[in-house]
Amino acid sequence: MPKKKENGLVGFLEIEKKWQQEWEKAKIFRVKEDKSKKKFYCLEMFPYPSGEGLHMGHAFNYTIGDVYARFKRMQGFNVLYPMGYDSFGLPAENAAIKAGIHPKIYTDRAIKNFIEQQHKLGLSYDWDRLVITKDPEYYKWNQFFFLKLYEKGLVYRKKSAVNWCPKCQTVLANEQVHSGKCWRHEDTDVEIKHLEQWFIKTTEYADELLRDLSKLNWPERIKLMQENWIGKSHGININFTINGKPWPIFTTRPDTIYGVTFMVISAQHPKLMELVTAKQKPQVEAFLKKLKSVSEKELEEMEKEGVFTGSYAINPITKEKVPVYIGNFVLAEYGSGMVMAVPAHDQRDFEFAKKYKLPIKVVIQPKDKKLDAKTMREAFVEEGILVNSSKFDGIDSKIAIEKISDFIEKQKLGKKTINYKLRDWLVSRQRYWGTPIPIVYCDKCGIVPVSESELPVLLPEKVEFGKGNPLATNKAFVETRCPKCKGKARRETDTMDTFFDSSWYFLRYCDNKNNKAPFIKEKVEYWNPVDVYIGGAEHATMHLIYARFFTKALRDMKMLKIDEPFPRLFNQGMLHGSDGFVMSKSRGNVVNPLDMIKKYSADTLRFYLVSQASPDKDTNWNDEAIEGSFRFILRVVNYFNKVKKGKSSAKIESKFNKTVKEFTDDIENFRYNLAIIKLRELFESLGEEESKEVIEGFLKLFSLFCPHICEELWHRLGNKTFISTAQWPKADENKIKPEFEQQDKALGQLKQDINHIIKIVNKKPKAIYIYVIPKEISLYDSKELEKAFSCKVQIMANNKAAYDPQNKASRAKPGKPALYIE
RNA sequence: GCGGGAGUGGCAGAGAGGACAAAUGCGCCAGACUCAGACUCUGGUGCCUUAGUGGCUACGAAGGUUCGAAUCCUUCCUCCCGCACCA
Repeated sequence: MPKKKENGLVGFLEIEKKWQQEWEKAKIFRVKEDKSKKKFYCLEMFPYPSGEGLHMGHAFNYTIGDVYARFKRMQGFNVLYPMGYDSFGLPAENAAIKAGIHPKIYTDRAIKNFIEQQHKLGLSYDWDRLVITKDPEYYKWNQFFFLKLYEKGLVYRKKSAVNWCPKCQTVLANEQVHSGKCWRHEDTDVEIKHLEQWFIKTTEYADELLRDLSKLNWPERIKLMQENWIGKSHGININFTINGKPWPIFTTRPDTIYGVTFMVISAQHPKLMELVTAKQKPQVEAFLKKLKSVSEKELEEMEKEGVFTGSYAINPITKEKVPVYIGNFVLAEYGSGMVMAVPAHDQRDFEFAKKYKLPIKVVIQPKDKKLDAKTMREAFVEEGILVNSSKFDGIDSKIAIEKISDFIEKQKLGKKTINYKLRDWLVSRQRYWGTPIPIVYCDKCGIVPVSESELPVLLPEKVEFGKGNPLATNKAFVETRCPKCKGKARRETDTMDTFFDSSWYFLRYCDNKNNKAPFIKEKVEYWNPVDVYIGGAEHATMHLIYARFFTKALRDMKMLKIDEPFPRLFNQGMLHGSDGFVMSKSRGNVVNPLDMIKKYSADTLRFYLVSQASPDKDTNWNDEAIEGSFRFILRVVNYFNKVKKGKSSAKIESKFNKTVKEFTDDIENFRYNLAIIKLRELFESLGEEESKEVIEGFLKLFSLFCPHICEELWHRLGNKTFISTAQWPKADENKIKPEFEQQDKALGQLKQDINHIIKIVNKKPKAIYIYVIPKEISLYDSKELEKAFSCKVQIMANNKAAYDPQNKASRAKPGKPALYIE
């Protein structure tokens, strides 16, 4: 790349390093709470520090955030812009084991590398507020919150059917299973295991989590994803009687109650065996055994299957006796874990009925045709008119839902209720690299929480990897005393899901060095909520739900005053390789940010990243476009080497102020790409001499994207302060004059026309004569044209004596002057 | 299957009822500079036609609303992303 060196690239890298050091030295990005200033909390989703270092997606994410932080800072806000590392977790543990080093060392190295690379990008973080989740100073407070939640009854331990990833060798939260696969292993089917695990009662807040979505300025699709994930549905619990005992079942379709021909209970239902008769036991056991050997994924694709329990249920409305089956398609965790089956009006029940030759009873007739149970090929699930439903016959099914529900409630046979798809958050993990759960098991006292004064429960460093959870085999860790009776006890060896760590880290930034409490109220209240949160969409139904839950729970413990942590969320787009595919090593389309910084400078990379497309859209890497970004920066530098400080024309003043106005608005709304276009256009119109206001103003706008070179140019202009903390230019609306734009347009059009003719006649013009209609004479400026074409230019209007050998003047039209070229 | 988003020039991507043959960048072409190249600068870049004109065809496809549509409506096609037996 020697050619780049000739253009001053070497200078670029030196300049960048110099200003990064100057910023650090002057600590200009350090902030304190200051009630006299308006605060702004700009936050990016903190990274998981992998050994691979920063990837382009990180660079993109942080550039978006840094531009915004710089913008708000220059606007006079007290800007909190912190960084931290989500440094616990399975990938580090696995990578460390593979590399034969301790996860702690592996992670420390990775973090050091990240910090260095982020410095190189010129990101304006307040590094004093660094938060590292794997440090005991941090995870101590995870344990603190765990105990608080436990005290509040929001943490419980329960045996249930849970998701198990055989590759991770641990259980997973519901949110971490994507289409039956582990979120970290796309090729690994999740298995169902029955284990006793720790859960957090996120469902306690299901309704509020759903309701408050409407308050949030988030991308619509993220809100929808959360809405679907929470999955609220209205229905009714109806009490069926089985073997003389009440068994409530949940349904959203009480209008079909007269069509129930059998019941299906989940194979995972904890009380399943109560229903199985001695006669049916062998068959049931065989069925359950078969189910156990299939993964959740296979289960999804499997045909509906079941087996008779031997028991019968009594329909409380019809008093009919229907058989109870066990089915593989009924979820134990949703509703009541058992369904009333209405094969005529539910596709799943229909398939099940067909397979086991169970009766089908039509109770809703469509308005346009007549159903016959014998000839039906699929369930009729739409609305219609009730039939075979005793006194409800003839009622519209939609109305019948209400009527029958009311009737059931009145008869005390059931109760209207609401159900959610959201399940409680399974937080325990059978792995080493995480926060130890601060619980002790005592033979006498049972489950005993570690007392707060004994926190943190330190994660032991000396452990043996390789055989399951290293904590479980670590005697020194496991063997302890009961906090209550002081007798022999065992420690909980499970660690917390790392999403626990990230559920409150944004609060810790506000008071990261506090060793008496997770944070003090005043600080957290000053900075929160986060004003803008920037990150990818992949956390829509994981981190973003957990953090919202955490915030609400802490609020109810009087530790916070806010209801929502992130009122405004910005999702950046995905950055793909130049081939359009996700960047991956195996595809060989990875572009490394550090390489690009070395080749073009950090300013260029930043500028390129946000100029390509709207930052919320997916884009492909483009090797040629970054060259273009680099060229533009070079042009700016060259211009600043030559420009004279003086006066700007009213025309430039107009353009400058208009640009400032629109640029500010674009940045505010994350339309960085459009802001850059306006900046380029302004730059193109700048002349050899411009006013201080215009020159410095331009530089300030530009500095959001290219802070290093702008800082350098700013100083070369004689400034002793930092441009990074300079005041944002204010647009003077009075100076914006639309006439100038008209002039520009007219002149541009005229230039094009002249060029066109020159091309046709194919010779250099000696003189250009322009005949305009009198009204428009002020639109055109001969000097500018003379400069552009380097020949004599004469502009005339209605001048009889004018030089016009070919009588062109008569062709002059409004907006279209006539021309004669010699 | 359900839900969401998107389809614009050689490419990336603006535009969201008139100022649109469509910003900006990249690419490409021509010219200037140069011994030459790179860099830089200037102009051009849908098709046909022309001393700056006029015409035609275009914004996934087909219809429709309107004096007027890339922009609004309907249907269809394609792609992307979520959820996926939630009773």
